[in-house]
Amino acid sequence: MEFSPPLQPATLIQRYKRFLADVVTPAGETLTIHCPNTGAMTGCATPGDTVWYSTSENSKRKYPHTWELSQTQQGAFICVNTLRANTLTREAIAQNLLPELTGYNSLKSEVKYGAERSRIDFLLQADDRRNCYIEVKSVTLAEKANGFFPDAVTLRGQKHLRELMSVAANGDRAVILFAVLHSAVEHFSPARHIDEKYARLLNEAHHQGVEVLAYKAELSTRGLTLRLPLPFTL
DNA sequence: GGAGTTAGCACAGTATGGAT
DNA sequence: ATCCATACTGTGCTAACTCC
Repeated sequence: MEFSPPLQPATLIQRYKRFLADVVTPAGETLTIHCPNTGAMTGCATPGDTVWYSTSENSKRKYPHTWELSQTQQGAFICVNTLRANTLTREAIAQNLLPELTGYNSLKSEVKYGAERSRIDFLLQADDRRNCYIEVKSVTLAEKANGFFPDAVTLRGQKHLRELMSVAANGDRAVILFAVLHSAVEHFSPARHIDEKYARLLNEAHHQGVEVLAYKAELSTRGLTLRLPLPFTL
């Protein structure tokens, strides 16, 4: 996906109230922008970092600007807009950039499934294949070149893994796709030091047939594309 | 119009500890 | 034993926006 109009840079003053952040533009103007990430954003919201924001056409918005990327002082780009992970995955599947997920002729999103009635991010279907359920997680937490998920204890994430295990048990394909949205990351693993239970459950899911994929996005202030397979350890 | 997203806040309730 | 101040825990609500 391309950012149009192009993103604008600013310097982060602080993030606060979960959805808001104050930044100062190169011209010295202080702006309040919308922060589309409710997570902990560890390492992505350090005061003084450069943030890149988009501008919405929607006149009803109280704050027309949306925080899209963070640029750390080491120069790494991180996409903090959690909505992008799904957009990028959809585009990547449609453009056949993910070899494991090609050959289907129908792509649906937000389909209800499983015993706990979760909504799956994507359902791929074809006449001659098993249904393929895909749950997308965005990875923004990094230590050096190692990317981690989750960045905080996630009961919801654990629920999604249980649902995927039951999908696999029913004979369908179950895929968890970690979309790495951090340019410095070269390797992925679950954040055992943050949510040990999630890490164990991911391992169990993997052994029970849930496919694990990790792809990294090419990130720039012009746009994002999910296309680079990443090695991971579970 | 409703779901989804989660830290922070107010508030209520419970626990602890020091002073009398 | 009683009182008050403080500390902690748990619950429920809120924030702004996008997408279905």
